[in-house]
Amino acid sequence: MTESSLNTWQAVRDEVLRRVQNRIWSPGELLPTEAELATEFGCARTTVNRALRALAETGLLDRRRKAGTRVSMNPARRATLEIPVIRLDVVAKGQRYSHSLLSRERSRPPADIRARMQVLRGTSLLHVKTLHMANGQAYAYEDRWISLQAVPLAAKEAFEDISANEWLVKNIVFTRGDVSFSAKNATSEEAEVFGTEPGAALFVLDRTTWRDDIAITTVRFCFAPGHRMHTEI
Amino acid sequence: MTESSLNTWQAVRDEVLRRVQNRIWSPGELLPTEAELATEFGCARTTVNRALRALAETGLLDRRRKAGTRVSMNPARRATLEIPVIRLDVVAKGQRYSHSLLSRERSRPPADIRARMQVLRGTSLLHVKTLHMANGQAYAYEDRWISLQAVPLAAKEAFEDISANEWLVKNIVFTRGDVSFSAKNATSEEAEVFGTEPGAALFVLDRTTWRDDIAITTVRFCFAPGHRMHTEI
DNA sequence: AAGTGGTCTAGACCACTCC
DNA sequence: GAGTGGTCTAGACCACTTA
Repeated sequence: MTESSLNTWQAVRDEVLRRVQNRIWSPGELLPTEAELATEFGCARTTVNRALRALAETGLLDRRRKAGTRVSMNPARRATLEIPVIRLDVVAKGQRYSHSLLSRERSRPPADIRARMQVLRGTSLLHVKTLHMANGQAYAYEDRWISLQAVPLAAKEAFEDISANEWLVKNIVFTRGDVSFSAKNATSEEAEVFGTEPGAALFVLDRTTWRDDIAITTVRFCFAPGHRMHTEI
Repeated sequence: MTESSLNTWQAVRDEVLRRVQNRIWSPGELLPTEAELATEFGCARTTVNRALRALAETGLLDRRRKAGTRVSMNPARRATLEIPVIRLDVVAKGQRYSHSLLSRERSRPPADIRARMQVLRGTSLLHVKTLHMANGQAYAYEDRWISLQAVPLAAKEAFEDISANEWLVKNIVFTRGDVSFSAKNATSEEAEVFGTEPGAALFVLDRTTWRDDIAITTVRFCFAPGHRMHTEI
């Protein structure tokens, strides 16, 4: 019985992962307690805790006080997704980024935007449309509404040198946001921008950000046909 | 000078978050060291470490040894995305789940699938098509290729009582996976399934999973028109 | 060379939850 | 009530990176 000592939390994590992958511990099965594992691995309980916590965060393990640690029945893993800053996205692909302001005006938003941002009927918002380009090709079409109540400074900003997207990232802090992804057929306006046929399938990102229950901005990005968002698990 | 003591790592995290949101610490700015913060907050350095680590994981802070901790210049936050198990997705919405096997056959995959799974020309794979339904309505269309070399047991499984999706989740462990999201226009086959017009924009999830560099399966889910994937940040 | 975060340890107490 | 994970502490050493 050689007790090879696992001194780092990463080593403990990898060993536990190996046992789960090799069905030494099967889905639904109860693992030994942290204290027992610490004894087996020859390390402090804190180290085991750190390792098991990391695995629980990825969805591989379920942990509850008193109930103990089990292998998740449905190891549907979680993936972390970077919410993109368009310019950085483009630059990361080694392409040249540029953008152009298509329109900028104060107006009253349609009902769906009002509902999403929870603003009163009759309130006017700043409406900004921007085209983002990679190597001169249309990359994403941004349609944004900004609350002037939440962001009075936006009224003075032209959004020509710096896009509304980046200006807000740099100048405004938000406390929470909703993000959703979907697909839609290109309108004729969008089709023209992307040089495609109306009806082409576009990948869409909608995001609304809040500061303490005050909506700051809501934005829709339509990406060029064929756009893919990638991640690993 | 009352030194209100922050005893928990969550309290420290919230206080640091507050200072970043209130521009007490601005993007790019260097924070005090862990030791200094521990003194100020009246807690152990370990506690500060835990708090700052959590904030760094969300992308709000950048930390490097010797260089110290800075507020991220681009606090483009990370969102964790649950990779869906279709049945659980449907059930979570309070709808009745069912599925039907559309086809199941061994055949040689087209070139793009071969490339994606890195299998040799001439290899035959198991090709399974499944329709997932919510309250009897088409919810997602699954087109899957399974490596019989990696998963010999799949050859004996009919995938009628249990969908290929769930059978694989329960029976196979994978060590890594690629996931990508995109949009595509419905083919006539897909349009018929969803009761829509050909060309309708569909939200698509492609996933390939691996066990130690052996491809297990690659799958494409096309979701019904209007489908949204949602997350918070 | 030196400063910073990364981590381990041993012990302790607490919070939650199951029985 | 009792067992389990959650967390805090104080101290220590180490790894990495920048000045």
